[in-house]
Amino acid sequence: MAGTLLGRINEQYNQFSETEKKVSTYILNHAELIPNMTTNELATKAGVSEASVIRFAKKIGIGSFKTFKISLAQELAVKEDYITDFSILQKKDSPYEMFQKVVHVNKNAIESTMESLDKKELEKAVDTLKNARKIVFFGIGGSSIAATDALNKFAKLGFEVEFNTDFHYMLSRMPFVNELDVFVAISMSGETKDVLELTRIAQKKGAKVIAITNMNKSPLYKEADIRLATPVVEKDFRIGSITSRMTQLTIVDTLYICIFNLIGEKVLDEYQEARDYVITLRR
Amino acid sequence: MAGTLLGRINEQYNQFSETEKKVSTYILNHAELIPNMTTNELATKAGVSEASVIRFAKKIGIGSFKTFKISLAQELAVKEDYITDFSILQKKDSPYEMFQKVVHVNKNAIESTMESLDKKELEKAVDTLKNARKIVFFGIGGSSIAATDALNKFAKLGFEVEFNTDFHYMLSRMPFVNELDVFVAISMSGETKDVLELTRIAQKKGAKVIAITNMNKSPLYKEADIRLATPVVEKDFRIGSITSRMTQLTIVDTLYICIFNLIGEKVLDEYQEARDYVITLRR
DNA sequence: CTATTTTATGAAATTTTATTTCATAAAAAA
DNA sequence: TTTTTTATGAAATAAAATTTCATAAAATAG
Repeated sequence: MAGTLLGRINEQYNQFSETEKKVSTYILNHAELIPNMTTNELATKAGVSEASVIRFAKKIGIGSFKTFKISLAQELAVKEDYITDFSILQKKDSPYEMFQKVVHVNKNAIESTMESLDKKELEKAVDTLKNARKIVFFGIGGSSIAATDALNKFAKLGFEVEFNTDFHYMLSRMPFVNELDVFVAISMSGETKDVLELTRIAQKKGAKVIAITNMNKSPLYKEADIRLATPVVEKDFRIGSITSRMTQLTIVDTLYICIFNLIGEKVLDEYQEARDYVITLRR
Repeated sequence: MAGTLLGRINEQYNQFSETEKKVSTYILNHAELIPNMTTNELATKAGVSEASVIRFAKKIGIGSFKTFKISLAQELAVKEDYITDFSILQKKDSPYEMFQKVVHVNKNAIESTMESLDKKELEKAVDTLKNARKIVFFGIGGSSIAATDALNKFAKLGFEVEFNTDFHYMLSRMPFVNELDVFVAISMSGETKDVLELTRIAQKKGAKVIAITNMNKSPLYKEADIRLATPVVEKDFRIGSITSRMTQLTIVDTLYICIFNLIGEKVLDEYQEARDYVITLRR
């Protein structure tokens, strides 16, 4: 029941406010009606305001009420419960069985990015990046993978880019950031101290901050100008999150392809030239 | 196919007017995108008016476009029917559409790793890594991402590990590799010169070579002792492979979790201690 | 305790999306 | 031909989702 929408609502029930409890009670009791209801109808039935209905969807990690309805419809259409119980990774099975589970878990993680990512925020991000003079990425630990990937991709598109896993090096580069630049902060928890510090400095220097982070009330999520939310999936305190990289990379891929489509053509020819040149060198 | 929405559209196709055919063609080709589209978006894509989209929903016996979207979402949740047309990434669509496609493509790539990876080779790899004195990873370009991730993960498990994107640095380290060690070569094409050279040196020094590479007749695939094959998916010469990272990472995840399960427990306690210590430092 | 800030909420305003209406042009029938 | 019917898109309208703003309650600081 862990990875399902209804399961998640059920689990978090005790942490909800009174208003949120009203909404979730109605949803849990009348799940199959929700996909065809409007915010107004649900608000009335649950005895709350429409705004609270919208807020509830976001609270449980879904970008919009519309998406919530679609996701719920899909969930209810499949009878069997999803195997999104990530504890399966802890069992000691054969390598091939483990492999199948990893495939499953990773696919699921990517799929649920559809629920967390907000359409408008994505559009804002693409628009902001397109016009950036310089793009500074930062992420440590597992998130450094996505930061590195982003660095490579945007470098290839001809942007002035910057990223190093060393916090102090990055710190030394922040004085040269200005309001024409974009700072992309990547952190699953949104609470990593180093990431937050650089984010605040970037903002003070007038740069736009795009956060790729879990949808929650973390400082990073709150403080960012543009929020690209990753889904809150498993976080096994023993194994560590293996899926957050996948969701972060999916968002990086999207940004790359979008910008590529906007400015790609001319950059491409130059890139192709460079590649051809390398090939002749190697001969 | 009969009772389904898509089936019905398909059956009635010949009785449709020109405008209706346009709408149904788009729907049949991009069914999974419809639930998150607006009338306006679909109208634009199909090259018809919004009114015609609404009329189309009614034509096939659905009360409203909203209901149509919900029904379609439910229908698609049940059946597994994948699009493997990766050229979709080239079209210039809106950011959110691109995002949906990226999600789709990445999910598919991971899924098809199931077809390429050989059970016995995986078992051999796990067995070999388990007993390694030192593990040397190498990958450049896009494959450096997976190499870095592997480095981090196996370092966390207490292995002696090595990886640097700099070929010459790696070259300088190869004299210290011996028959107790494992060299993990990561390359999509299996033809990258630098990777091949290091692979050959490693083999000459008596190390076991594990290749994470596309399943084809590349030199790397042929020469490796153990082959962990990634699926041959899209390779757009313009955009570059966005999916190979996903498949490579899935394999790295698998190796990590397998080894973790074999030797994990004792390492964990030590790791937890280190984490706790960091937390006290930060306070 | 009191003042200040933060948080949660609903009402109202705004934006987005779906649907209907109406005018027009093409096809069919008289 | 002329009239009628039909199909369609543009524009208008209605409905729904989302954001903004004001306010009251709760938490925190002084």
